[in-house]
Amino acid sequence: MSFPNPQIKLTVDAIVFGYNEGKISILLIQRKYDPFKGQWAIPGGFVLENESLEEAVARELKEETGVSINYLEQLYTFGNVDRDPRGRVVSVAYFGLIHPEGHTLEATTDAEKAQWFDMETLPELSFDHKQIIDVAIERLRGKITYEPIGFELLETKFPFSNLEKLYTTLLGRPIDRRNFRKKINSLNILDELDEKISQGKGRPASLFRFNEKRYKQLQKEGIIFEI
Amino acid sequence: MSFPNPQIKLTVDAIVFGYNEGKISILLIQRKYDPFKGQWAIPGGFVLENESLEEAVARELKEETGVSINYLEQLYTFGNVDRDPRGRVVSVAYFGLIHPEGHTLEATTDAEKAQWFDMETLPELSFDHKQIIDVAIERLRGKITYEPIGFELLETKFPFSNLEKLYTTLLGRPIDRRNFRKKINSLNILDELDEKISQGKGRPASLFRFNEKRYKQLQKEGIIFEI
DNA sequence: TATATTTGCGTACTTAAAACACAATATAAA
DNA sequence: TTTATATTGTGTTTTAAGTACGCAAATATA
Repeated sequence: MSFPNPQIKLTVDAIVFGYNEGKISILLIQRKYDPFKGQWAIPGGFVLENESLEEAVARELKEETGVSINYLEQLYTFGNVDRDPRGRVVSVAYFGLIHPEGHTLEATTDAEKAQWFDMETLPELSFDHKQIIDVAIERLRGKITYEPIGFELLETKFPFSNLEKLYTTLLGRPIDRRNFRKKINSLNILDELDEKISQGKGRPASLFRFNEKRYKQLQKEGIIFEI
Repeated sequence: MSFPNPQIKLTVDAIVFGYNEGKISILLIQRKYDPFKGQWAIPGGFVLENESLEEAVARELKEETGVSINYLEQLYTFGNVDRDPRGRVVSVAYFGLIHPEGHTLEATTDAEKAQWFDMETLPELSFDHKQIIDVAIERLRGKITYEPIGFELLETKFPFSNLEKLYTTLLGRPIDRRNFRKKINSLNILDELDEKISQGKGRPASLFRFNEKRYKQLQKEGIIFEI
């Protein structure tokens, strides 16, 4: 069989989640050009011939939002025939996590502007991006219980209560503070720092830091993270 | 930005697992044309412009091996720049399960022949297909414990011991027969039939059938399958 | 100085997992 | 036809993990 040349285009898209004070947000861009000009969309774009998918998604994210990201994993590939009015476009979606603070948003190229949106109140979205986001949310909710990805959404130093709040938010249900703490402590993946922080009133809280080396060591020993 | 036309081609590949008497096997084809002419490879091929990814993978699998498949899910998309000597080819890999008996292999089009290979003794493979298979194996091993996909690998009626053997094989460790049976029974997802089967010597075994409706009902109730 | 608020730790209770023993039913060999 | 062997099928006890819950310590505010 010969080497065919169907008119199928390949894009990458990045669903980036952020977390701040009990709210999960998603990074969106406003499209500068047609189709869907002026509408909100997931950042992303066409893959260049000489770059890998991971390089493409990092580049597009940087171009359209100014954000560089630490945690990025492949989510799913969306290939319905009619998902793009311009023709056949298949998109490899990625799923990223950052802490919104410390990242300034700067839109260039295809994006008019970039902005964080509360996960609960998203605007109308271009293409099949709403569906893609639904898949991403499902993945985030599922993964948080068996991989320590929550720390990617927190600042490097955080009080225990912030971690707890993140989990109650993502799981959508209250968790017992004392049992949660016991479980995390039993895994030994947090380093308690000598610093303390006082948020509002009440007793000041110790700051903790996720110990990634320790976690990877546990993984090797076959010990699994589970909440 | 204009609608670009990079020379990126899109393929789909299908890693199909089978199971028979304590052995996991993988369905491979022998390539009829260059590159890698005569070498073994995962069945798959180029996506046509007017078909979805799922349609493409089912079509290619049928063409190259004669097999129609019941269980097929997206695995991962492989997009390294140099994974295909012909140029830039991105492949969306799918992951399928069937019971090898009752499927006659018939190679046509791009495949010289189709054949089952024991998972432990695979031949040298084309492209990055070895890596893709490694990802698929990892997925199969992981998923077997939290989704009842094992039944896709067994015949519709099976004795309990076959299910147990499948799990010991996939998990790579012995499991307690009595506790395993207790766990499966507690989920109520198996129907015991009035038939019995006698395999070799020993007491004849009752045949069971997976009750998918019952499982989906449990899912709705939030009860999770876990081994 | 008293009150409200948040952090931090400990113990009792409940449920699920792991370990283990023996009876029942068939085939094959003595 | 009796005995040995293999496989199926069902218990109970022990151990560990998960859940529920109470109370003291440290701070801000009234």
